Amino acid sequence: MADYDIARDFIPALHRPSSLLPIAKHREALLYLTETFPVVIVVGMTGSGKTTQIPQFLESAGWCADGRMIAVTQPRRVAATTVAARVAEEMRCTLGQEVGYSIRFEDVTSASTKIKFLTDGLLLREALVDPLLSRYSVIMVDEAHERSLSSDVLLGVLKKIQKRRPDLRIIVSSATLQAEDFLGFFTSSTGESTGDATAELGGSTGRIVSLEGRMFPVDIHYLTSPAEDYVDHAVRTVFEIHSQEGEGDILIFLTGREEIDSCIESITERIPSLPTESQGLLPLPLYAGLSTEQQMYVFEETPENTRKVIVATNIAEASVTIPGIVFVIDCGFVKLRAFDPATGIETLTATAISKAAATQRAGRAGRTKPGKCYRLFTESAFDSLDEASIPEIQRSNLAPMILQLKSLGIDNIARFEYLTPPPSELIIRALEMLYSLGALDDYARLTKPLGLRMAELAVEPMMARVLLSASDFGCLSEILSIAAMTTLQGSVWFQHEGEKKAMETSRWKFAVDEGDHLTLLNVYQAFVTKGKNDAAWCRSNHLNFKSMTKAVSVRNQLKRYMERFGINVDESLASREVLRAGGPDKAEQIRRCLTIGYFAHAARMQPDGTFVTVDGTTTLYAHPSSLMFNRKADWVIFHEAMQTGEKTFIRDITKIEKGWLTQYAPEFYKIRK
DNA sequence: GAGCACTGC
Repeated sequence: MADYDIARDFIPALHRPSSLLPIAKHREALLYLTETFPVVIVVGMTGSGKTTQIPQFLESAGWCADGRMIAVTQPRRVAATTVAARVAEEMRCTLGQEVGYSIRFEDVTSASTKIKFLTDGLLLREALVDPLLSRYSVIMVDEAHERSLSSDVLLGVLKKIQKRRPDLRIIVSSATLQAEDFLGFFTSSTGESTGDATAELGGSTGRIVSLEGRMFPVDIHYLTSPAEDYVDHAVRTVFEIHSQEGEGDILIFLTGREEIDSCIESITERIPSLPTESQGLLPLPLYAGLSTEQQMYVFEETPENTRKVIVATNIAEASVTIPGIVFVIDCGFVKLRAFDPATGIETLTATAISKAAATQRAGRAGRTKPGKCYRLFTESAFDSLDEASIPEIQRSNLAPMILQLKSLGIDNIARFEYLTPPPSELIIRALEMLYSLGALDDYARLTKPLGLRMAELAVEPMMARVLLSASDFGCLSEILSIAAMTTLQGSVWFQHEGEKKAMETSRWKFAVDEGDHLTLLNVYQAFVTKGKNDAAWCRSNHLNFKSMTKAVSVRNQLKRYMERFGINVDESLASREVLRAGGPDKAEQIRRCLTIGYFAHAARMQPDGTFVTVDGTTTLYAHPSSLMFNRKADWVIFHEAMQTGEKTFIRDITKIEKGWLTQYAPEFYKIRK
């Protein structure tokens, strides 16, 4: 076991211990700045109390006196609900009264609500009905440094709103030192988002406030030479920590499920070699693909005399906080999603993390007492990392964003003020896609009512088009269910420990020849007729009860949208009968209807079972979770394509006829006619 | 025979 020595392989680096000054000291300054300047940038580490305290300061200073509210946006739903509960407790009021929250499917606010926590995506949607967000006196955008697509767009929209609402106060809160970029964004008037903030620091638009965090110091250790196999290295480091360091749990950052499983396996294999008098080791996986039940294990009390080793993806970097972590082992990589505008295919690739992310990960070790972070890379590798990762807006499919901006009346997408502008290829690709879906006209204006309705629907543009065409095909009820099911993204099926075979068998029971979409419909209909509110039924059929319940909520919401558009939803047949009651013609109508939105996602199966795109340039593989993984087909459409490693996988695949492509998308396919 | 980072409306 002494084959590995931390002192030899890692060099400690100096770490500045953080001060313990509470945010209360800054109360007067914060209120003065908010009163005086339209924009205040708050820089504060986790633990500074900014999210819970600032809204209370503002409320007590009278910012809600005129009946307006203070909005605090969060990138994640859990954060919005938990922070709201915490603030309600501190203010000794019932959640939903003076303090409330609003997330999709859950609005816990009332007429007396003064402080409202909500997701940034939801606040953007509020702008659709209230373009100046006039219900709010102050809007605080929390965690803006994460640079999510919706918080970036929100900041751009807020800057625009502020020109017409000088009374509106904007607080941007960020955990890292990107404060000057944010201030520069709000102070520049040219539309150039890279404006020089320092020139404006004494100006009248905004100010930066720095808050101290309540963090314990974390010793950083680097490798002396690069790791050949970081999973193996992580395992060895665990046992070194275990034999040489004091109490405290270990958190390991790896990139994905496969690495996590193999890491846990290696740790488990080595446990018997521990000295008998040694403390025990309990390795636990943590990634989003696990059921909530399985995720909860990491929060449970560790058995007496045992050290927890949590092996996690990036989910533990910001989304999930586990108490008791004293040691962090960081592989230095993360899997990042990106969108290739040339092919329209998404990629998922392991990428080196940024310095900001490395700091955030290390900080996970210093929440309860001084900790240590072992970086599985050298200090010079750290120095060469980017300061921050590429914002989502520069690597995503922008069709949904552009549709949203257009519906907010922002017609000139190129002149919109972005925090960082997206590459023009991404914009062009998105505009082309929206045009061929009929959401935009020849002048790139939003079509009415089609484009406007597509923007309002809370699904991606291709599915929105399908939904809005479904009543013409007489299958709206079925398409509503299919649309809801595709939002679950593979979490439909639930695999119990060692029951892989049994799950496959369950899946076959619901299989429909025409493909995955109809299979999903079959599952949904079985759930609402046989399994509703019946977790045991789901369990015996290897279905994820929580996911299925979500599908029901999504479907209800989509149905309400359709009804608001004046589109009648006939549920007489579909809701109570299984698919075949509608007959084979119904199935064909559904497949035709799917083609009207997904014509750009068409492919043809080749004799070897792989697929090729219509332009013949890309080979696609059916994802193993698809029915088409081992069935014959000719032409198909698919919900999404994702490249991981060497292969590009397609999932949610349905058989179609070639002729439907030219029939429903003549413009898109005119060249190949 | 073989596989999916994380959010959000």
